Amino acid sequence: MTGTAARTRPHADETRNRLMDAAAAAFAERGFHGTSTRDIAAAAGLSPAAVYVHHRSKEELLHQISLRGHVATLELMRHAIASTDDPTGQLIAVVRSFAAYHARANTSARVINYELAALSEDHLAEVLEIRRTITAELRGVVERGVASGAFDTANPRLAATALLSLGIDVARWYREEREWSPDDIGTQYADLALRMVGAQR
Amino acid sequence: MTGTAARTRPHADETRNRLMDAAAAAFAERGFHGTSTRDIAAAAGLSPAAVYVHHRSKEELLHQISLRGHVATLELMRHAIASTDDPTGQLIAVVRSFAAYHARANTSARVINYELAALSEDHLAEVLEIRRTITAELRGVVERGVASGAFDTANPRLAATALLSLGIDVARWYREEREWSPDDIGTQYADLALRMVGAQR
DNA sequence: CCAAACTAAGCGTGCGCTTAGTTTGCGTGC
DNA sequence: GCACGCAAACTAAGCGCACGCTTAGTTTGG
Repeated sequence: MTGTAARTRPHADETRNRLMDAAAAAFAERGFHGTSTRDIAAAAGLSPAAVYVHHRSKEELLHQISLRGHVATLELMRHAIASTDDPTGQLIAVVRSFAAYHARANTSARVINYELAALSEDHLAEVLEIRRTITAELRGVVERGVASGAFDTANPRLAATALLSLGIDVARWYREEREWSPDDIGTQYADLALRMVGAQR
Repeated sequence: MTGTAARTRPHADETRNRLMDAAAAAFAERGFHGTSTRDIAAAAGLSPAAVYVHHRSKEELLHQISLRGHVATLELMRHAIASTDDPTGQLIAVVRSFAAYHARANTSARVINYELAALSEDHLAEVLEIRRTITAELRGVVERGVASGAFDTANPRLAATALLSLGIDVARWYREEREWSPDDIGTQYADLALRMVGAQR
């Protein structure tokens, strides 16, 4: 009796993940409604029916991708904030990792940010709750910076919205072969962020 | 002989536009592939077949919406730049009008920016050419500002990309009922833009 | 009167998903 | 160390439906 998790065969998890990766790539390229379950199965090297061995529905596949991505993003952000007590350092860490993540993981980030409308009502509500938390974390950094005098901005809420927006949109325009690496973007976006919030130097 | 344009009956143009508006609203909400031609016809108060009286295909409808929007955006940007010779003034005017436009016309702007993948190869190429021109116009403003000493930024190309990105993403997050009007966003985004490029005060 | 505007009906196709199986490979008894 | 039982992994076939679009007409209005 080693618990239920030990029951699944090794091969099943690998195939499950292969299907999720194939689905994420397809959703990123052609959108949820532009992708068929046959497309996903073929990309994973399986028959159309195999999708339903591992996942309840096409929407559930999207939900899993979306949920994983949102949880990872929130953890990334909290990890960055926890790295220091200084609001300026927190802003640098948050924007750097957030922007770099949206470049590096631009495929799944596009699904996460642009396919929300294809989620079921319940799944959307679940994901929106995480998004609100992500927004609140970033807002907190900006507001603490303003309160401590480290930042100077007339509208901290709008500044936080713009910072989040700037990071998310990286997933839309970033292409691997172009002039900047994810880390370049992270570093330079952190500089832009300091300017946007009026960080004292 | 007053030309071919005078041949169409008044009612036809109105219905044509009504179909385009219905299509733009539907594409913005559910995406191109998530919208059926029956949806579009019903939203315009017509039978499914009526779509094909006025438009060759669903893709052509998207192409018209996309083309109109891109041309309008380019004109908006050129008009803003032509309003003054001063790079700082040009940046303020461009960012203000670009951001406000993406808030005000967020429905069609979402279609324009997030449904590119659904265009045919030829239509996509046509639209991407306009997008390159829009990027070049904004880049020009930033580069002239740096050259004249009005702006101070280590990477003008990335700064221009970020400014464009910030404006476009307004269409994703903006909702009418929220705390800022399109003009509020335009004004405050212009301030952020000046900070981002290191405008001298 | 007659072309333009519009519709009822429906064609062929590809969709999400299910059913009814076959194949695979690990755990067990000997 | 090997045959075997049997659940898990996977597939071939196909169901019912909604899709984009067409055809063959009817209605409308200058």
